[in-house]
Amino acid sequence: MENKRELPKTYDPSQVEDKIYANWVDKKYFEAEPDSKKKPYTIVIPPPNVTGQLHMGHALDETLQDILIRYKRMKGYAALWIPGTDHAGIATQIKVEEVLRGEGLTRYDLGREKFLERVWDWKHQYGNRIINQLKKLGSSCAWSRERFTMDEGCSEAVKEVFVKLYKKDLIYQGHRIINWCPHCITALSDAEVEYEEHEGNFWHIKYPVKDSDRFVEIATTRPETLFGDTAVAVNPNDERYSDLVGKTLILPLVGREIPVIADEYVDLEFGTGCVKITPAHDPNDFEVGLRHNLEQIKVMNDDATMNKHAGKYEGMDRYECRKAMIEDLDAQGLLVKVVPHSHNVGQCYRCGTTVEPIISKQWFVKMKPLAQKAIEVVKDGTVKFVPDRFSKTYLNWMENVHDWCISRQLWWGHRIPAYYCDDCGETTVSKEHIEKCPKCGGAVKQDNDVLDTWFSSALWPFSTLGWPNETEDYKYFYPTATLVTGYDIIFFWVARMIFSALEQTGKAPFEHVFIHGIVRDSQGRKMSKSLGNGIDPLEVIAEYGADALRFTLATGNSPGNDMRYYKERVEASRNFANKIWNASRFLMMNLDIDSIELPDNSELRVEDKWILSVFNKVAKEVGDNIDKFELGIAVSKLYDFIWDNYCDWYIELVKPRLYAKDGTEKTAQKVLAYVLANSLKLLHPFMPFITEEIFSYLPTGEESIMISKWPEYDEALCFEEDEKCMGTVMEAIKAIRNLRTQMNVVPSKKAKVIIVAQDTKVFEGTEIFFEKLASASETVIQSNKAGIDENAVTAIAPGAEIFIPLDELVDKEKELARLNDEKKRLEGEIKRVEGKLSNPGFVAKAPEKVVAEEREKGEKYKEMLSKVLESIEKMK
RNA sequence: GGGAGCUUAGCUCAGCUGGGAGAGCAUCUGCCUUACAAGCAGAGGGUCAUAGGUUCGAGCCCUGUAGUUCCCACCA
Repeated sequence: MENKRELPKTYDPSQVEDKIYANWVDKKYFEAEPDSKKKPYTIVIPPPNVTGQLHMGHALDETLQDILIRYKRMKGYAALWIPGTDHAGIATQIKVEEVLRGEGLTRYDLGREKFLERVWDWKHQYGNRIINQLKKLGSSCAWSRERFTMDEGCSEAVKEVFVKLYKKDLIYQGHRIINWCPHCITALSDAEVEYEEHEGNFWHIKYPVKDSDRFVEIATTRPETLFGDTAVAVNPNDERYSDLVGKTLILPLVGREIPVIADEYVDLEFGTGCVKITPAHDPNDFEVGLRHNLEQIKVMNDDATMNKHAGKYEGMDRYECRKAMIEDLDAQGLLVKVVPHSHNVGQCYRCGTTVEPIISKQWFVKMKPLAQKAIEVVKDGTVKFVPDRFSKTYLNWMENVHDWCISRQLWWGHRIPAYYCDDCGETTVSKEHIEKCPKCGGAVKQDNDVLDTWFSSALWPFSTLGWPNETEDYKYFYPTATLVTGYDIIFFWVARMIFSALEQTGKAPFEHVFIHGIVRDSQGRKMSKSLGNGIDPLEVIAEYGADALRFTLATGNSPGNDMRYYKERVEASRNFANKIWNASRFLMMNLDIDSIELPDNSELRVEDKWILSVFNKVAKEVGDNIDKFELGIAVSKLYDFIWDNYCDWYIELVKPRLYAKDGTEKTAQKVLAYVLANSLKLLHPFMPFITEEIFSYLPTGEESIMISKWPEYDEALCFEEDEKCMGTVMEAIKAIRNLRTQMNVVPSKKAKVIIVAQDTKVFEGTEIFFEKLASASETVIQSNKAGIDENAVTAIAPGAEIFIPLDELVDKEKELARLNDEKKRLEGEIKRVEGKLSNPGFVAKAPEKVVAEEREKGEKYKEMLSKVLESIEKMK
């Protein structure tokens, strides 16, 4: 046969994946263009860090996106998945600085310009690494549209947005308490601080009252900020201290005089009732300071060493200083006590260094006006979180959001487009680079700082489509359809995209936010470098194939929930791939048709109609599940269908026809091929490589499964009657197998089977199934028990009673025990059903269909029970 | 201090709008049946955390409790 190509004995993913992927790229299947005849479906990738390496989190994220985009593409959408990378300000800068350190250099040695050259070099060297890794997964991104958050277009969008927000007074510069990372030497936003419970202390310190022998006792967790104290506050209603308000205290160690003030902020119940006020180092104190017009004294340098305000402690690290000053206070008798106290300490999310709340001049985005609309679109369902509970997380954050600190004291990033005039002091914010002050014509200097990386990420859904220009792409593909990401970046990214998009484009950036969890290790721990428990997806792909990894990540996982990764799971997935491969190999060995078309209904036998009917339902359900983002459910239905129904039953059922060549073999081949080809299509979004590879062997006449049409539900393939009949036959076969196993009869021992059924038509023509699948030497179908050997053992199946003369082989006691078990089981079932049916409420209120089903079951069980009882009687 | 999730077989987890408890792995038994031993055919194993409630009917809905995980929050 010409078209009979034999599949290799085993499937080796590593041999075919790259080849297939290259072909897809070559044929431009991933690309999409505006097309008025199609509906758009757009996903933007959460851009991985440009210098990052693929980890399991990416693998999960990309897999889910690829499933959706491939599905929609097959459904006929103009499906566009925009790829790209993020410049990742701090992360990347840290990395390059580490390299420099190896050369004994710092970024200051190089200077800004030279340093940035080095970072760009680094980007060019490693930027493609993660992209190539994404390709290994099979990601069908439109690579011709790959973007970078610092490319020209994105930078353009960033400047546009900055200027617009500044002009609307939604971006401002201010002296405020911000989170400062002394290691990264930059300000951070609130979102970039991670709080962790630390065992610390309350140091109780005495502040002497001037011209008196009295003391005021305060407690602090950060004694080194003492040098910045400009007051001690008490509650105005605190009688203990009312006489002290307005008095002066002597700040220990430095001798500076500070006032005692009264402020509602102080909690009467907490601690000593006296609070040291350090406006430059604590957000609450900052507010108190403003109310009382207190001086703001910053006591630390940018690297968290103490400055001149710390007196003799100047130059010490903050913790060194803490230790030294506590010793000194103790020596002076001013340390009252040290009380262990566990409290939350903020840490930099990039380097883990404890952040210092510190006063600083930074740029901020005014959030309240922006948040308003962002809250509305989620409340009114314009943007839907999947699963829905995350909308609560989102709303809670958005409703309590603080202004966003967007300036970073880094070099790698979008430089803030603000210019300061040396002469007149004017600040000019401008999209175009300027040299001269528009007000006085004096020389200007651009702001040294760059923007938070997330500022540019926030524009990603539209900056990647050409915005601020009204391009065809933007008009057609925007807003995007679905955003797929982990719950860990809802605040960092999702929230900011939503308010940015609403403000800039007037539209929500996407319709659905499909949230997934974290991939943990086999013990449920987060994968991390420090634990060394990370699993490299590339190694998994090399060993088991990308399909197996994807299948693993898509299965047994529900939206928003974490999952564990362990080897046995991928092995199971690999086994599934292998199963499909072998089934296909079997098919190809028995196929001599040159196109895949279903035969006329009149040619179809009951088993053919059965598999087609079941397949048809599965096709519908899988599509419905994907539409509802229930990918795990969808894929497990496919698994069950392919493995159970198709491989274990249908293939076995038609083998006799294929081998006998009795004239019906072509029909079987056509059905086999039709169901396989279409099952592969359903499976393709989940396992793109193996489905494509097998598809290429099938005589489909199509060039690629990737661009084939998604199988839709087809009314013509509903064969309810046949499905039922086949079900009865299968039950009978299972009953026989079960009985034989329990009787310890080896498969090689064939025995005659007599099927007694009221409706013999159901079993007509199915004799061969019993011979092949139930070790029958001969199958007799009759409507009564005439001529059955008295000693035959009996299997009871719904709709049939089966007799097998296994006389000499059977252990009577065992058989009796088996029948008694069966009796007990049936009695239990009958009791349950009767309980329901005798309940007047059930009969009256339950849907008719449910009641009818129960009645039917009851009768079926009763009939089976009576047969079991008969058999028991006979054995006695 | 708020908020959310989880608790189902030995292990890891599914269970979609409430209608006879599922999968994978592990265990036990029997099979090298010409697609597949990475397989086939069987089996065992669960008071669905707990106490109430709603309902004809609850793993699923409501309330309380316990354990556990996570997120948010400027109490020094």
